[in-house]
Amino acid sequence: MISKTYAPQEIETKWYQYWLDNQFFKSTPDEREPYTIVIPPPNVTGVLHMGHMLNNTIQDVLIRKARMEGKNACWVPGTDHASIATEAKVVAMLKERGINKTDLTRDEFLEYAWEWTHKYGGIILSQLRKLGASCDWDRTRFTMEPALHDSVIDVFVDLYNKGQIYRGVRMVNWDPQGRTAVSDEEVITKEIQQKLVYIRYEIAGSEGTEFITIATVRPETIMADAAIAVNPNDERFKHLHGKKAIIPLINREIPIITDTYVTMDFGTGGLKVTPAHDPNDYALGITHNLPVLDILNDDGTLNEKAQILVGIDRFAARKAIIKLLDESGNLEKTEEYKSNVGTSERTGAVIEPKLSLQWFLKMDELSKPALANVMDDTIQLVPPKFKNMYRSWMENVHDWCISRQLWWGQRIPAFYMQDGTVVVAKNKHEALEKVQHEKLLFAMTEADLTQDEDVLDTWFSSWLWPMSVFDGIKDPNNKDINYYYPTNDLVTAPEILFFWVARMIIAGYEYRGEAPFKNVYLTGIVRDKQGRKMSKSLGNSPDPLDLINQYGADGVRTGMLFSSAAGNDLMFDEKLVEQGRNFSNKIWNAFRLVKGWTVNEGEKEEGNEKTKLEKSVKWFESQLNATLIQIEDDFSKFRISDALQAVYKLIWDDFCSRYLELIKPGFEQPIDRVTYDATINFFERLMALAHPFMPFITEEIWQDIRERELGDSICIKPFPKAGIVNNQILIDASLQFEVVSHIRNIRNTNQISPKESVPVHMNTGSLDDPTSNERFASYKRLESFSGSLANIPPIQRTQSSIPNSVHFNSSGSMGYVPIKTLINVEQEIVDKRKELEYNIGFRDSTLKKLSNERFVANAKPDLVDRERQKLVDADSKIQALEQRLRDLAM
RNA sequence: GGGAGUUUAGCUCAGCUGGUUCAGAGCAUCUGCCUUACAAGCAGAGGGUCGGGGGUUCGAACCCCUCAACUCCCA
Repeated sequence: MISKTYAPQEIETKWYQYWLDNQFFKSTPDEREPYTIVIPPPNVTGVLHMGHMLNNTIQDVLIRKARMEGKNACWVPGTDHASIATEAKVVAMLKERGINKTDLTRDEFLEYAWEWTHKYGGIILSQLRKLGASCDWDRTRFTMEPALHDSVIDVFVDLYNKGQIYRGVRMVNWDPQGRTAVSDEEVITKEIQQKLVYIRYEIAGSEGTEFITIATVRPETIMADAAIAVNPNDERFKHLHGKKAIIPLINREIPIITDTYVTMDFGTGGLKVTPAHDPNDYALGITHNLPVLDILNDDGTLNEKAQILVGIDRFAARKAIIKLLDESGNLEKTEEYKSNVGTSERTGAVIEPKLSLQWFLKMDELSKPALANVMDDTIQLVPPKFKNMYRSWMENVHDWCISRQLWWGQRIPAFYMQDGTVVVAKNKHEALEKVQHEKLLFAMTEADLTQDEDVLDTWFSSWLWPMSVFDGIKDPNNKDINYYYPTNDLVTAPEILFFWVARMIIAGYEYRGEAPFKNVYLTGIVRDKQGRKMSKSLGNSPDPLDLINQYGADGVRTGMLFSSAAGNDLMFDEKLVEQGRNFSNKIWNAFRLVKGWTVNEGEKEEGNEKTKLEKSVKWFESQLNATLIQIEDDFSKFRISDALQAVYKLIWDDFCSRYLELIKPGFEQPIDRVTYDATINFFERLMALAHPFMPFITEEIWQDIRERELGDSICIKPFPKAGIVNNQILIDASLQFEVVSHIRNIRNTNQISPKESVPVHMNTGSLDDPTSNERFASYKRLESFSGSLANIPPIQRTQSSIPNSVHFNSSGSMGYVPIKTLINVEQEIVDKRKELEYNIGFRDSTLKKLSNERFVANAKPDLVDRERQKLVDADSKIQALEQRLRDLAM
């Protein structure tokens, strides 16, 4: 006996293993058309979150569909070494064990990092298997594995040789907790309540009689001040031009300078200029040739150049200095002030603008093709609204700071001679050769060269991902890269459009002269019911694996897709997953029903029953084909959620509620062979159609619904193609379902048992009118449908109102159901009056439209015809309603 | 400060080229059913000034202007 409810757990494990054993997901180049997706590599030590679930479900739907369509489908999985995030985790782990990173050598630290990576790496990939992801696992890559590492180094050397990479002192975003520079894109601005501190600086030579007050949110940096700036047009300060001010507490003299950059109405109109600790001040310092005095250590504590508060953290120092200034009489006041502060995406620490020597990649030339080819839709962003965002970013692109002061990552292949001369080469050995040959320094040994301490930004390896996974950098002409590149679709989150997508495009054009993918499908962010982003730190994200255990992978997949149009955030609600689970169950029970039938091989059904069965099959065939056309269209526009909805309705409403109910034999009755075979065929096609969305249950049913060869699978069977749609039968059937629904309603409101047959009379208009005759014929053709579903005898025709009947209106025609006792005459009268009123209003508005010459002249002819038909229908409806009301009044 | 997006039923969202696919789906709610596949179900029902205002048009949820609220990106 098959279980009454669908139990996914065992089934899922069983079939996933079966798929792996039979290598259905494996791809090697052949003569077929390739369809390729590279996974956005998750952090190697990460765990699956809801965002991954959505993202990977979409990728799996696309790849499974392509595979069924006979393409050579290749989904490449892998992980990212995520240098700063992983290093932070390793540092934390070491701290727990009582080890400080600073006590370790680079090699020792890396050993721990690899240990950590091996321990936790790939957890996320095994989680993806639970979801049913059909990746070619043999192709799993890691951004730090030797081959990919080498590709990164090659690219660095190449770009350096092309003059695109340079080293320079720049103001960078410094993460004092990670103790590394981060790129602009990794800084998240947050609005923070701060104190605006008003500080009085004594004017030199005034002997304590004259002061200038400035307002700052960073009083702890006054020791690094290089000047005080005022606007040259500011009358209040004209007498101070050319004078000097004295920094409180440390009594250092600084010039008072003028610059129109200073806003007169902010604060006091005076601005402290601190070139080392603010990007704007730095720019100002260059203009005015001011010295740069950096008073902060890399960890955010004050250094000895500050003279006071040395060794104190910047935030503690901020509090302390306010007190000191107050004591020294230099504090005028403090005000509450809201301002934006940059924080590190990876560590959350407040970013410190810091001047440092870093490596940069020039972006202006490189980014040009990446901009142009997105703008002209060579690469299509889905949805296209992201094009604007993309353009504004690409048009204002800054050079990319690619060095990071970390150990976990690809170490920058730059080697320094003792005099500081830099040599860029793949490794020390080649660097030495270069030195010897180019500089003719033959006495030089490897020992005389020291490698740069920094590693490369993680994105500097992931931007090569679509090429490097196929070894396209190392070996640019190999079979794989030539076959799979460019890939087809990329599915990722909009938040990394710039970090990653834009840079992959840049790299693609630079190294292969071609975009890395054709379409970029941008998913939304998964949020909780309160609209908050789901995150581990907030604890508002359900564990995806728990969800899978509870609802089944198919349930979770469909649940996520039900409400996720491209680019729109998904408000996640467990109800969605429940709906997905219920859908699985519905399919399961349809299967139970069909599976329980016995087939009558002998004589076929006769007469009415036989025609009903034949017509049911014919109707569903057309309904299925029509839906397939719809779904194909949805897929072509990446409307995956809509495609799923169509599948859902086709299976639940059309197949289960209608088709199966129509052909269902009586209790313990057999079904005839022809209908049975047709039904099994439908079921098979439906399973194939649903398979990309719900791989597990469809495989289970497909395997069981017919005898299968060992090693066969639905996942490599053709995706259903639409056949001929008979529109007439669809129209006829929809009339039947309308009638059924009305009859059921009448039964409900009048408490008529479903077992009691009720006659139906239709008034489609005059017998002399061919249109109305055809309309009646349309009701008659499939009348066995309503006969079977609503228990009514053959539909009769009438040209007038039937006494003692309830009436309904179906697509403009009137239906009458005579009943013995009308339950609620008053209610019926109220209802009919309401309906009459509405119809009169409707007729009048139609009349108005039609009497408007400009409408008749401008609107499309068929629209006008439709309007005329509406008028006729409304008129006859009004007549019928009036008649009905007269009858009721009697 | 600059740019983008969103606002449609109680909730989450569709609504594609302005017109019968035009006000729709799912969930939730209400009513009646444990009807021999499924109560994770069946059959029905109610629920909307399409954020406010103005305009263009024969015709607007859809185009334009304006105001408001929220979200995101960049400074």
